[in-house]
Order: sequence, then structure tokens, then C-alpha cells
Amino acid sequence: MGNFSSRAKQKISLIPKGKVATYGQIAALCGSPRSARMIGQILARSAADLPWQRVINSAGRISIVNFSYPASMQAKLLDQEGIEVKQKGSEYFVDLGKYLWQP
DNA sequence: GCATTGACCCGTC
DNA sequence: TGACGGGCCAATG
Repeated sequence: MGNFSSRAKQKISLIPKGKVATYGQIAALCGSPRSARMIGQILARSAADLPWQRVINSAGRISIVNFSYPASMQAKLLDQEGIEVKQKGSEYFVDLGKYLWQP
């Protein structure tokens, strides 16, 4: 694995309980603000040992459809950490103004 | 080493 | 928390 993904995993592991971060935010912390998409790829492959549920897109939306875990599980995990998750249809949203992690 | 692939982002309408 | 289009860039085969 490249150095970028290693740093990305480390940054993701730093997200505190009760907060969320966006893909772009993590990418920026790794020095590549334009590589937000990579974060998704990393999580899709090796999310098992990371707080993957705390990483969402810039709209505050849970952006998975169905991978190892369903979006509904991610919503539940966030809810258990004290994060308010709103459901609209089959999609889930988090209030970024309230829960966005600010390093 | 080239082409394709994304759990995305941002400007614009 | 619209919808749409174009651009990004590391990882993968």
C-alpha cells in the first residue's frame, strides 16, 4: 500500500467518538485535498480496523449503498455514539455544523 | 506502464 | 440535504 493510504488510515483513526469527518477533510489532512475519492477506496477495502462509520461525504450524507455493512448499520453506530442521524427515504444525514470534527 | 475505477468535491444553474 | 457536469488522483489489474 502507498504512503498516502497509510496516512489516511492514521487520520481516520484519530476521529473522536461523537464526531464525524468528511472524505475531503481526511484527504486534505493527508496533503492531497483533491483525493477524497481515494479515502472511499481505502475504506471499501480495509475498513475493518477503522472507525469507518465516522467518515461521510461533504453533504453530511452517508454515502454507501451496500458494502460489507449497510447504511442503516452505519446510522445505528453513529446514533450509539450520540450523533443525531436523520433519515430521509433510504438515505441518512448528519448535521455537519454540529458534529463535524475540527482538528 | 497504461487504462479503468471509484463509500468524492465544487462550481454552476 | 436540489440536480447536473467536469475534474481529481491513488490504487488496481
